[in-house]
Amino acid sequence: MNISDVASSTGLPVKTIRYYEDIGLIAPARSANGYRQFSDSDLHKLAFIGRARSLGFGIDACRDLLRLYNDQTRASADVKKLAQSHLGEIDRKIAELGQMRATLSHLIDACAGNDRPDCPILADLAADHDHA
Amino acid sequence: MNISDVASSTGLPVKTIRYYEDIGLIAPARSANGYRQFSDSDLHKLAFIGRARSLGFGIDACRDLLRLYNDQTRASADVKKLAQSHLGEIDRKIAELGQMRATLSHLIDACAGNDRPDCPILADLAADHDHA
DNA sequence: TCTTGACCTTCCAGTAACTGGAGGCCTTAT
DNA sequence: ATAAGGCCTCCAGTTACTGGAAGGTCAAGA
Repeated sequence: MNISDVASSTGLPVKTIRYYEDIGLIAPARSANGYRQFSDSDLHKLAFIGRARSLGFGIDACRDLLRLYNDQTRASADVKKLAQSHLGEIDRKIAELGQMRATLSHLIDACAGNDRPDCPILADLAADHDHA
Repeated sequence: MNISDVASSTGLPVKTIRYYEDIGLIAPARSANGYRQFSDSDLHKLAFIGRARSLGFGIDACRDLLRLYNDQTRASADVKKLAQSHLGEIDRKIAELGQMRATLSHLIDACAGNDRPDCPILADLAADHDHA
């Protein structure tokens, strides 16, 4: 299987697949002409990584997840711990974005959005929010 | 005012302030010894940028906001448009994270988290999620 | 006066995870 | 034979900083 076939069947861009090889996530064979030859196992690995990435796991976490997946003696507790830690990160980000959203949408509501210059959004940015 | 004073009064790291000068957001004067000398106007600008950044605006948006702030003939509509576009981005991110959160927390709930190897989280990652 | 420590400076490299593009083989069809 | 399209590698750029090295400056104390 050539790289573009793998790309279309995993949904990952060709460039990304090459990148994953670069950083050692996969190690596809090469045929005589230098083209990468992907096995079913490579394909499966890439799909696994793609799914993990789509859940927001970082590359290092993907590495850990792959390792756990291939380790028949793993404890599900280890996987769960990893996932919980990631969930915590997600919750932190959601909270931060939610805070931004609240403030911003408040300011937007207060802004007339006409051709006059006075604007509560700029006023807020310019106001003293005291870091001292 | 030297850089560390500005840092403590804006809450921005010294490194970040230097970086903001590098990319042309500010242009503090220099004294004879080469030290940056920050005016009240520099300070105010940095506080403005810091606040905008804390609301999630990117550097380029900060540039635009500063420009609008300094333009007495601005229309508040332009500011509002910028803010709304940013709010849209935030909403997109929140939605994406919320989706991740839902899937992930579902999988975590289903995982025993004991010393046995079977794990619904890994099973999901390995399952066919079909991109073809 | 000397020294010590806290400032300040610049420049270089690294972070996360790709993405775009240049330059150049390889293959397949016409 | 040639043209299109797929493949290759390598380099640079993205975002917004952050860490560290090497070295100049300044104020206070012995």
